Amino acid sequence: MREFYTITELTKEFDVSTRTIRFYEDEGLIKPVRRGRTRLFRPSDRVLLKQILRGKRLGFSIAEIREIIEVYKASSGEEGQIKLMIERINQKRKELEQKRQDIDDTMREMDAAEESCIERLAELRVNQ
Amino acid sequence: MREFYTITELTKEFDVSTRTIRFYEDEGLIKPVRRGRTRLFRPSDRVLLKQILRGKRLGFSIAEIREIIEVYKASSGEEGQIKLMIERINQKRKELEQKRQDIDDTMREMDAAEESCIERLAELRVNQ
DNA sequence: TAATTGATTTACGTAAAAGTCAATCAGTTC
DNA sequence: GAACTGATTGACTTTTACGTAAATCAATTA
Repeated sequence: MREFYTITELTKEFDVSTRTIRFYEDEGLIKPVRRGRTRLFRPSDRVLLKQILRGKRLGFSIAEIREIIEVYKASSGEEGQIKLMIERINQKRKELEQKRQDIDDTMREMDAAEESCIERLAELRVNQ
Repeated sequence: MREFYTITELTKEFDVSTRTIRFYEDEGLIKPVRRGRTRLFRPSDRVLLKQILRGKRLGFSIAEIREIIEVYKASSGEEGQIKLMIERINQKRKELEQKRQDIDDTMREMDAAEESCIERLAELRVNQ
């Protein structure tokens, strides 16, 4: 595994702008190291970016993505903290299950739409 | 089935503001009928609203939701049109499959996060 | 009929998530 | 060493999806 990635390498790999990546850094989601002023992204930063973009595709806001990322890494602390974290994990799971249901419903409507398109095509051929 | 719903009935059922519903009308996504100036929403408008909100939960923009809704209802036109529509349906399916993959990945990370929380709890109990 | 309630219209405001632009800097290639 | 390339910083701008407030209207109730 490579030690570092430059910002442009990441913009190309994930098809985002440098502005976007720097925005995520400003938001505290990524913390690349520096050589002088230029940012050097470690593999862990790259993974984080991937997780952020995944969250974005699912329609989560930056604040929600921040929460999710915190959930990923937090398994330390005392009993109360841990139990609270498990609560939050279950909450996120519910949101994800809702999204999964929404996808299933939308998929079904797509199926119906395609079917009536195909029927319409058959009609057109008959009446030709 | 009821013939009409008022705007406030819908705001309560779906937990959105009147502003939001009127905004969707401005955007041409819903077209309630009128009695005088007041809007009357038919069951089909209600279904549309449900579809819009479903799209929103999945992170689709208004423009994308508009596309999806157009896909749902368009199965008329000539052969070229229909074939193009089937293309668009398949495109949307790909997007939905990506989202489904994103959900699965996130779920897996949630599972891992929960597991390490549970391990941590066990540790705490041993060291007590 | 005065007041209340619910809905509408119009217009300005706003938060989030970047886009865009200009100035600057650091390294290196001709 | 002049010019070019890539990256950075900071400030201002834009788009999307509504929020909010004020004025208006219509129907109902006191």
